[in-house]
Amino acid sequence: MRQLADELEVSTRTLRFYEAEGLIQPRRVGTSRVYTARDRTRLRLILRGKRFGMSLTEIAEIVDMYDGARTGEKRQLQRLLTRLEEISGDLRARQRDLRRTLTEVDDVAAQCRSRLADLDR
Amino acid sequence: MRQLADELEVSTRTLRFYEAEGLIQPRRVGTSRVYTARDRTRLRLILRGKRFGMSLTEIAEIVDMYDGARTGEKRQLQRLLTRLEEISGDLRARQRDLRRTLTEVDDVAAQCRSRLADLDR
DNA sequence: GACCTGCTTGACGTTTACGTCAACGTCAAG
DNA sequence: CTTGACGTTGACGTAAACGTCAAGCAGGTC
Repeated sequence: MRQLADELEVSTRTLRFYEAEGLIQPRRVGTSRVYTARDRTRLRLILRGKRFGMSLTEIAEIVDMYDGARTGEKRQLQRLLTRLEEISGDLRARQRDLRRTLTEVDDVAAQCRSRLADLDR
Repeated sequence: MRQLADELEVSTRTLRFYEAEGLIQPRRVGTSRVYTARDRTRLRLILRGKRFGMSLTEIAEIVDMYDGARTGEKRQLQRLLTRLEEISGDLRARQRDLRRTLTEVDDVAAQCRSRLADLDR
């Protein structure tokens, strides 16, 4: 656990918290946890999602779909697909917001540089 | 206040909270608040930043730089510029994370569609 | 001038995502 | 066999970002 925590740069508390929330399900060997490849994959997806502002519940919904897309039957696949398209749209909206902010930040930096150049004469 | 809140689709409580945090500084006419163009601009930047996971303190730092980039003197402009480049890098990292997640979501959707097509035969 | 609507300032409550501490088990090293 | 590092559950604490009351003022209307 310590090892995985260090590897992913999170606390052991975080790992336990995610487990309690049902995001990961490590096997038990005796009393201690053994993290499967699936857990590690899901963890990476979770941490990545968090970095641009997704909540754990949003992330949980998405990572669960990775499984559902293989196992589901027709009616469920259709609901899944609809939801996935909503999520995709939402992510694209966030992408626009991020891009605009980034552009502005870079613009301000450019102003800074130009003012600095002015002051150097 | 009500009007601006509805316009931006936030609660009046949110506006007061941002004011208490020093993010906006509406003028007072008698007892009630009058929001300047500057406030509105800052609010739009704030709300946009929130959508991809920036904290209010991070956002505050950035929006304050918009002013600093004009008024500052040399030494301060240099510090500003360094910080802006850090922020820019951070935002680009978030952009990568977002893009990867979006790609995967779209991939899962594609799998869904292909499985649905299979089931339709 | 009573009434309604919206504004005001507190102050406490809530959710999310953990941090932190207690109190105990376990297992390899010396 | 004891020490020390790591593991376990449980419970309470905390920061951020508001929500949700309460209680009172202000100003336009009928």
